[in-house]
Amino acid sequence: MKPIIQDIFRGLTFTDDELLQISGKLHKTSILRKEHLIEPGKDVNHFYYIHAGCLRTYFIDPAGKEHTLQFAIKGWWTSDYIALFGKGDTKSVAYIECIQDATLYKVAKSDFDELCREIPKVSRFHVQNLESAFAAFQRRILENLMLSAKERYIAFVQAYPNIEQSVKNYHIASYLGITTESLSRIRRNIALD
Amino acid sequence: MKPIIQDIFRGLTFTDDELLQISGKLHKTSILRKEHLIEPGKDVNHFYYIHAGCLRTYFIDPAGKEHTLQFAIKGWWTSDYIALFGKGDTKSVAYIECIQDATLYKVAKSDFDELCREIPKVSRFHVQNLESAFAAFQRRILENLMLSAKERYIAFVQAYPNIEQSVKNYHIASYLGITTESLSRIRRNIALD
DNA sequence: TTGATTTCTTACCCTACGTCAATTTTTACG
DNA sequence: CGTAAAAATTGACGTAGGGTAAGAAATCAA
Repeated sequence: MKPIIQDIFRGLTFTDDELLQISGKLHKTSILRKEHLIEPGKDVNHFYYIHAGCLRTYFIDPAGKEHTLQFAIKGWWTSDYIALFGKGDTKSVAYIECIQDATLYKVAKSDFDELCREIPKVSRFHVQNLESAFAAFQRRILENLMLSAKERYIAFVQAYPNIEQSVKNYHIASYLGITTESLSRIRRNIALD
Repeated sequence: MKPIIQDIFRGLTFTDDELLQISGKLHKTSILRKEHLIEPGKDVNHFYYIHAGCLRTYFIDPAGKEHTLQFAIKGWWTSDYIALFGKGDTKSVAYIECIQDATLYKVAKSDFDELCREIPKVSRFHVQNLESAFAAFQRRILENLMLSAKERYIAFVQAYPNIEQSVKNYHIASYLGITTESLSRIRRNIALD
């Protein structure tokens, strides 16, 4: 378990006692392509750390259209944060789908909060991550405001360089906020430079 | 100073000693309409708590167009979080403009981090706020993906019910990612229901 | 391998929103 | 106040991206 913990909390070093505390709260799971980790209406109480594989978080709007909020790859965390961090109840409103066979380590939010209280450096680690995420979200919102669909696609490919293999075209389109057809046109347009 | 601290950290109660620690790090400022709190290139080291008034954070893209990232009103914090929380240096890339005469309380990020270390409940308060913001950002990204300009405008008016007086129409347009002209047409369209 | 299913591309037309320019309305200020 | 400046509206027209439908290509399953 130790190597995984050090993988998860990169940059931190723990005493044997702390390692024990943490590993008691960390549970290995795996999930296969096309299976769903989370679906609307289900209770959400965990964070999931991705040790291998790839998942995507998406929503379905009243018109039945999918909207991809994020892809999560090796080394990232995922969950339905709207349910987990939001004020309301903890019922999910999102789908989290496995798009490449994955190995996950899950921690209950309540267990994680406990770890934060018991081990201050875990708390600081969490704050640090939340702050980075905060900046990253602002950048994404700006990117959506400032860039055209073509520019956003180019930015996406740069941000997730090796994801294109595992991800369907329509996943990317729904992440960028356009249709597959438009994405197809954009790709052709880029190709003939 | 005590009433302001209790206003800022709603829900927490502090000992006299803690109040002293906090008030030593909190500095009152005020700013007038049309002045800028932050401009690109300036160093950003503080959070600003808004006790009264209204500010907006915006960016100017290479084409010279403004994009409003957020409005900050009484009871909110503001800063250039991309600079303050991002990995890179602390030079601002944003403008923060006062759009209604404001009274602010500022804290240096380094002082705030110190408070978090010294007073655990402040740290928990911060984590709680970051987590809510995290969920809120996801909701905003989704809203941008799912809703039409008209629907986003309606959502905006509901989210900031009494802001319309102080905010220019083109501020709202640049927040919604549309032009003033489009916003004008949307408003007319809504009027004749 | 081959047929079936899923995904991607292309073509056609349509719509929401952008651009430009003129006009009216509102706000600021001497 | 009245005038200038700023903001909002309107109209004519352009364009990015959407909707639909059909075919091509890739992937899967047996």
